[in-house]
Amino acid sequence: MPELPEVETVRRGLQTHTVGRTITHTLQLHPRALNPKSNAGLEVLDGAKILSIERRGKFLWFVLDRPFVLSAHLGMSGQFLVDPVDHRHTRAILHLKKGSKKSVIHFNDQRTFGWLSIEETINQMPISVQSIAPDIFESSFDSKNVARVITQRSISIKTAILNQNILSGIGNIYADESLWLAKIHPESRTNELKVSDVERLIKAAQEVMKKALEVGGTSFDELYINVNGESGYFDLSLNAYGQEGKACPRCGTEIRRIKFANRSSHFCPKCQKK
DNA sequence: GGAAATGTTTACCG
DNA sequence: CCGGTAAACATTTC
Repeated sequence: MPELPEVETVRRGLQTHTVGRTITHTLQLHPRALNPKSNAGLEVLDGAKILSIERRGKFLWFVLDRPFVLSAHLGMSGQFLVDPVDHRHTRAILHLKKGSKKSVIHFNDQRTFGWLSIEETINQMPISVQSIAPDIFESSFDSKNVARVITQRSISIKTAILNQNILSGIGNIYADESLWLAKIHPESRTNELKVSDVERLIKAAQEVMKKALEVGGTSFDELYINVNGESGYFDLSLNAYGQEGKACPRCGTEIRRIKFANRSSHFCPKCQKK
């Protein structure tokens, strides 16, 4: 469920509530909470101090005073919650302390597509993030070059922007919203688009995600909430995603939904021509 | 009961 | 190798 704005909202929450604290002990409550590729079980975290929380695209990791990191992916329904009251779907628990102050972080995940992993890093990036391209908010993100790479492929533009190895952070909601804003049909062939069209699309994605981040991301239900259990409000600003049958806010034509690449795509058939 | 849900990976086919 | 499609993972909701 969570895309870049939601994961960044979670990162900020974790930054506030966990940095400078020490993990006293952990509890793994579900076998799928740990990535099968993890170097070790969560018990190696005992005694580790949390130095910072980093993110690339939809991947998060805790930097520790250890030669390894705790990395995490929220999948479709993963959450980190600080001192939660509700323990449903809790898959793992980190017990923290700072002096005499104690707190707990729950990793909750209804659908269990998310995971935690103990990993080494190369150039400050966990192994699982090595093949993930810079996300659209990183200073190393080169919009023009990415646009050029995309036009050199012959795939549909939506497939291209969802590919985390080309650029990262965009998921199904923001892909549809960005394509709507840039007036590009999701099935447009990348080799038939101009580099400037793709650059405009990337700019649209940056704009949409920046606005979403400002209001705490997109929540449709309790499946996405921040570390304090609060929803984001960007669902109120959606123009295309989930708007099938409603009027396009730009031209009034009914928004259509098509199945595409195994997922739903929402677009305005008048504004977004192939 | 069927369909769908904010993700990623893998298998299979042309 | 490239690209498209479907399925797999698991759970819940409409």
